[in-house]
Amino acid sequence: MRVSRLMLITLRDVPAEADIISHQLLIKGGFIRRLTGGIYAYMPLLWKVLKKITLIVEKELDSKGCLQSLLPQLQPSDIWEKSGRWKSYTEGEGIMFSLKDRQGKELGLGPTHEEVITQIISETIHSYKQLPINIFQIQTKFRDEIRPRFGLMRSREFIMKDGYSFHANESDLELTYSDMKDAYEKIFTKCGLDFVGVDADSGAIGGAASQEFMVTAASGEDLILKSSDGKYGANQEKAVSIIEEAKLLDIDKSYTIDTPDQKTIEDLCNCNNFHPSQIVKVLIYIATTEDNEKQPIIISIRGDQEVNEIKLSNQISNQLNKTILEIRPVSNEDIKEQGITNMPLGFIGPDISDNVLTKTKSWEKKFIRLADKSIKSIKSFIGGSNIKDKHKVFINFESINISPLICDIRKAKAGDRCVHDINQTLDECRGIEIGHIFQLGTKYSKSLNATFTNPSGTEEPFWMGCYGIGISRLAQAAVEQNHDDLGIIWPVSIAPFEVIIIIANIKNTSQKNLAEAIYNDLLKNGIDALLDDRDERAGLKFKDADLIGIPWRIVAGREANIGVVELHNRRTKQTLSMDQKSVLTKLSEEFNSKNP
RNA sequence: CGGGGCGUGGCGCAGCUUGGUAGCGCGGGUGCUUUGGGAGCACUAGGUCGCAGGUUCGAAUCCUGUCGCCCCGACCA
Repeated sequence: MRVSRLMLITLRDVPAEADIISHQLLIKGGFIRRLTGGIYAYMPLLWKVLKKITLIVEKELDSKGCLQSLLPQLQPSDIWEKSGRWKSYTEGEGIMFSLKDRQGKELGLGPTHEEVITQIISETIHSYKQLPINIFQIQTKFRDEIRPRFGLMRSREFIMKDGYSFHANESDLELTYSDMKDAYEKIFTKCGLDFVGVDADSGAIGGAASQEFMVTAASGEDLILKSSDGKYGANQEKAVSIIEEAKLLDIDKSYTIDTPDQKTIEDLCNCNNFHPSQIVKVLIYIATTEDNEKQPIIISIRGDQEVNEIKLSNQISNQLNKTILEIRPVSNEDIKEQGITNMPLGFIGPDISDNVLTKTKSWEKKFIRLADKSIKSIKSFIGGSNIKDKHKVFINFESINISPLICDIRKAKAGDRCVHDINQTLDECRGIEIGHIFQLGTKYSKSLNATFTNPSGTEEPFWMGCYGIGISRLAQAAVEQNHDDLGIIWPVSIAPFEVIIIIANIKNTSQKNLAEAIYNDLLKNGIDALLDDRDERAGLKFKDADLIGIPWRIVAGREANIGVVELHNRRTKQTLSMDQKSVLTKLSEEFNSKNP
């Protein structure tokens, strides 16, 4: 390709909308153009990157025996209603774009394809003899994100590889799951990324084991906790840890303390000389379920700890056996709206009675009562008294006449000790999620009634796994991890071009002829070369080449008349002078050793 | 959904307080000069000031509404 025909539009000033470096560089280098919020055009340069990533993915998956297909993006609501996801995906924080056709039939624009593939497999596969099947597609997905941002990182239309596997039993699913983990590690390594695999929450998709692949980057949206020995890593949404011992109180009689205006743990400690671990923090949440019930929840947790709302939501969902559309702390406005008179936020005790709910307008009349494991080890503690401006000393949890369900709803954090080795502590770093693998089990096959006949002749639901890679996000994550002051430094394997040849002065015929000759040499040898044949000053061409991040640069310049060019490495910044033949030899060696 | 900010030529911005001829830099075009790190000079094209209403002799500027975009939050009492 010649730059004169490449539609290369680089910008000197970056539009104000971009605020992370990778987003800025992609716009500045002319890789993407925004059409509207969270919706981008992939320009020719980026499309080449995406195709290279795609090829790496396809090659690895093919070697694992995966099948490729292309599934419909427009999907009927009925299969989503069967799986129980239509409401939660279209209402509340719903992420699915939905529409009606002219007959009034409801359709959704696919954010993911479990329903479609399960439906199709159930219609086509009937016997254990046809299993396992592992099928994937690479195509555009649509998600109506609450807040699209960071360019391709969180956009409303994006390219994703999603794969689904079907098995006759759980152990076969586990085999494929670890096969996919292996494939993913190879894929991300080949793409030249620094990444880490971590335990993850399965979220709305549901299921048993799940692992995320994170590209480490300061701008990442996810917080990762990992042990220094590398044996444990998890998304904070999922992470578990061991907390410091509480500073035990030793009081054997209960009494009330005046705590005027001391609504926070911090206030309480400062004014009364308590340690946060001696306080039991009581939080009231309201959960909205799929059938629009408003369920109040009361949570007790040690005062120095925080609630993990993901764990909380999962716990409630399991307990009610319903999908949770929303879960949030109760506000003073809620209390007014519901007509509650005796719920003084900031002074609530774990023993607050269900009676406070009797007059609520739209809430359930009984709390779900939960307590985090962290309260187990404490004896006497400070807590709210359910009276404004007063707290109370409780002798122990058992003395209160309620028994909350004890579970893990605590947020693990950096500095906590590790579960697998008490001598290790958790460190935190940020990451960009670029891949996620799940063992779904039989959740979807059961709800969609997708079954096969097993060896003993009975029908049974398929065991399923699902496996995603954010292709367009991966491209931007690579930029976030590979750049310098001058621009992008693409890893060779996914660079839009492998080599750029710059003719310093297009009017100089010996420069032009030598560059053209080398260009043809490279193309003939299968090297993806770009020739900058524009009638521009050399300086501008250097700036552009650096900005768009081509790994190798050849310059036909001052010494072209004696057949010598410069070979420059974008990453190491090393420059060598050599003749036409040596350039070809050197680059052929480089690319052969990288792509055996 | 809540809070904040911004919409002025392709991009980055000024002008708005105090209403009166729409400006600057980059980018585009032409010419000359220049030619190894985003060149110089000259000329030139390009704008319903997001949109709709209102106030006024007169609105980019003031008022109302609306649309779009960006940022923060939606987290602990």
